[in-house]
Amino acid sequence: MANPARERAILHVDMDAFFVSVELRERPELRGRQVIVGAPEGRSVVLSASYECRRLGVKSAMPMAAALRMAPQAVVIPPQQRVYSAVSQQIMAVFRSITPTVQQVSVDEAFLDVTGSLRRLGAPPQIAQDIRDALRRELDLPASVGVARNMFVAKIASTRAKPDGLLVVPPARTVEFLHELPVSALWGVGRKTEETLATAGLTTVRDVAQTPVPTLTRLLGTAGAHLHDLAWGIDDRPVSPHREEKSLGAEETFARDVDDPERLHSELLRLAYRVAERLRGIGKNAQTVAIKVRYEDFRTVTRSRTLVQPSSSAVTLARAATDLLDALLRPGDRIRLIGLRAENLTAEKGFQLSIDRADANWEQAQQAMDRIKAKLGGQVGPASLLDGRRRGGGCEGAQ
DNA sequence: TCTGGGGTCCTAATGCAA
DNA sequence: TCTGTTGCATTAGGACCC
Repeated sequence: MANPARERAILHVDMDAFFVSVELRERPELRGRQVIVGAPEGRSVVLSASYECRRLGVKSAMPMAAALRMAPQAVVIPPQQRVYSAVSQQIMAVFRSITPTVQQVSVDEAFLDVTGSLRRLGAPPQIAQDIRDALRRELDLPASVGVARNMFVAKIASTRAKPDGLLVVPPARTVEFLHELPVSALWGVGRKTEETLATAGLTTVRDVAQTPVPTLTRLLGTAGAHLHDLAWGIDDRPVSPHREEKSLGAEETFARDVDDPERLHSELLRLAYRVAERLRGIGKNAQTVAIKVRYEDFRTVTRSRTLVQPSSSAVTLARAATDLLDALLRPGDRIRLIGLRAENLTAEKGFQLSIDRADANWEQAQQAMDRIKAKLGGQVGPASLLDGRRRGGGCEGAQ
């Protein structure tokens, strides 16, 4: 043990069955019942399940149909993403009242580095319990917290603490704690990697720790060395509060497979509007536009194109996306999902080198729509998207 | 079982330029 | 001028996370 004063104190806070817990605040009569949040119909999956359901084998991301076979009594609640986002902001505010060093990982979890708050707020387990109490008291929501010397171990600890628990892994006990776990506990080990490791006879974190790095590298590439570090509890990544968005996208799975190109074009235009609005909201432009197409057999392909100049114009994004789609589609293709993603985001405004007045006018029109939407709320957009039977894809009505 | 939607990161192939 | 090397950017796909 080198210098205990240097030891960091990292917390990982993870809300328990977050979407379900939020819904239960409005509907307390459902407490203790089997509850699933997810679209009740169509090709949906479970977004969140109450622990009463989980006991029956229901898990997040499981197809809804399969979940309901396991838990036929379950009450299914359609998701309200806006509500969850708003609650998420309140949760993060609670964290930031403890320390400014908060790294949000998703709507319902974050890492906190409380190393600098120890003298003011007490020992890490005390801070962790205070946070759990505050979330309960102020937001009526249960959370689990892991406390450790780095992010990776804290994350595992919070998982093991669930539900509604607190687990502290003292630095001296880190290795012992990790080595009992299955390889799948390691961050970055999913189904495929787990299989690969299993074929080499490696099923526990201890197995990975005791395997020479070159062997792991042969199996997994550069991830091998990283995994070896994790297996020994080594993870020096700092908790970083500010992360820049690298890409931003939207996608849609159709209730039924679609083979009509017009319909696909109009869907791309709709997605482009959503993505472009969000881009402008964060003051960024996309240098690259990518589409994602999933066929009826679940085969998924992506195509991307670099724009002549970065843009946050829906029409520009849609035009590139439509070109990519048209180059890809073959007659008779049946499409299950279509997506549009903005990549290589840049902050700077591209020079208006082109003399395409239509583009410039559209840009202004969209910014005006943003302002109206911000002021009045509700639906604002091109008539082509409000009318169900429109033709898609183009830049109709540019003036 | 029949598989959402939002992302990040890594790798490999390819083409181009120095 | 030709050839080989290197490095970078672009593109596509895949694994993974919540």
